[in-house]
Amino acid sequence: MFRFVTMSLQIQPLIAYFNRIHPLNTSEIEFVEKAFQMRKVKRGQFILQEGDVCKHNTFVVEGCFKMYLVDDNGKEHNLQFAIENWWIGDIASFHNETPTKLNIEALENSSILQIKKEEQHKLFVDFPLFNRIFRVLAENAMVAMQHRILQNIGSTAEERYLDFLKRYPQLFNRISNVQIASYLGVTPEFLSAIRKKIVEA
Amino acid sequence: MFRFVTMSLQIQPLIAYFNRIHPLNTSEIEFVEKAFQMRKVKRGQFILQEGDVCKHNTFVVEGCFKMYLVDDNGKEHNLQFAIENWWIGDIASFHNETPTKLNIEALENSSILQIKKEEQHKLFVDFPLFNRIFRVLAENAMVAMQHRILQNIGSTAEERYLDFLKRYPQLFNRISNVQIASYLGVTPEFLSAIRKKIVEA
DNA sequence: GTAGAATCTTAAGATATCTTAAGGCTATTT
DNA sequence: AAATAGCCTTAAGATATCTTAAGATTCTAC
Repeated sequence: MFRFVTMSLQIQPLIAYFNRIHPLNTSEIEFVEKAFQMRKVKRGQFILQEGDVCKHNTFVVEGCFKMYLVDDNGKEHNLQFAIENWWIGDIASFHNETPTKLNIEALENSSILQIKKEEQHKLFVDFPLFNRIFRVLAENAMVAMQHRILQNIGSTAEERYLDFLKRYPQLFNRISNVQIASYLGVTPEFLSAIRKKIVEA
Repeated sequence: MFRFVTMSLQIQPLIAYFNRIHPLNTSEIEFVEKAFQMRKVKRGQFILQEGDVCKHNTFVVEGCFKMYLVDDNGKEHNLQFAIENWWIGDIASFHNETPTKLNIEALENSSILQIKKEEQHKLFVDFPLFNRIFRVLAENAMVAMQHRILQNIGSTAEERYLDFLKRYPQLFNRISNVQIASYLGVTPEFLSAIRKKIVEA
């Protein structure tokens, strides 16, 4: 009983998250509790580094991460942030078991739940509902990415920044402007100029 | 028998496509044949226009489409192209039954296979395998979009153009430079300058 | 609580990209 | 075969964004 309670507490945010998409039955909950591992990560630590194969799909229980590419000039480009109730991982590396070009670093001390490829595969085979849940997640992610692509090809940096503030109010007072600039695809200096212009307007 | 053969011919590219991801059994094939409608579309015609609700998920059997947004200044921004064996549709509008902001227009005379939301829902409920197949498709699309986002935030227009040529050799001699420029997020004039520079180098 | 590191800002000059306008070149269409 | 429309290119001037460098501020580690 004690054991059940402690596991339940750690895994609870993830169960709640799944339930919001589609209610789980007892055996599904049980498997999720077994398949996901809780892990604590300190600010500055990496859970994925360029050259690694991405072994886990990661759900953020608490904290904040950035996933980024380092280009040939050594510059970082943020592909994604993740805070509470977001997923993070290099999908391509995870599925094809190929070395990743991405890095995932904790921006705060964080707690995560991770599942390995084999366990996730079991999840899909033994509990078909999760195919549906993860399809929905993938589709939601696609919609968000389509929006970002349209912003990138059709909007100025200022418009992109304002859109970011509107879409992610939980993020902009939690993440440094250097990181936001990298996400938007501008230099920190130029973002600073944009912010000045907005304040003065 | 005659009826079987004609349906089979029309639907065959889609069955082959699904089989490449995961082999279908007889009842799955039968349902796909019933659920998808073949349709011919002439160059210049729209299968989705801003303000519509996206009623179909569309598989391209033959031909070429662009999906684009018209911004406040009346300028078009190409979010996606689709040729043979690609899917196209506004996922958000399709799922939430909300009016789309996107347009999908045939760039060539085309043949498509379309499925309605209710039928696709049946597909997922009655034939769980399709949850898996569409999850894989969604994940592949996500990887492609992630690549494009990284290109957009971290590369020059010239690098993006060269990458486009490498990634989509089937497209660049089939689609006008005006359309490619819109996809890359540059003006046709600037793409022309880029092309000149590449040729001269 | 101080030193070092990271962040944010400012500004000047450089580069990338856009706007506008014009002209020549294909393709359809009539 | 002419006509229209769409496509591609060129070029000049305008604007957006980057680079570099420096100084001021805030955070973090010892």
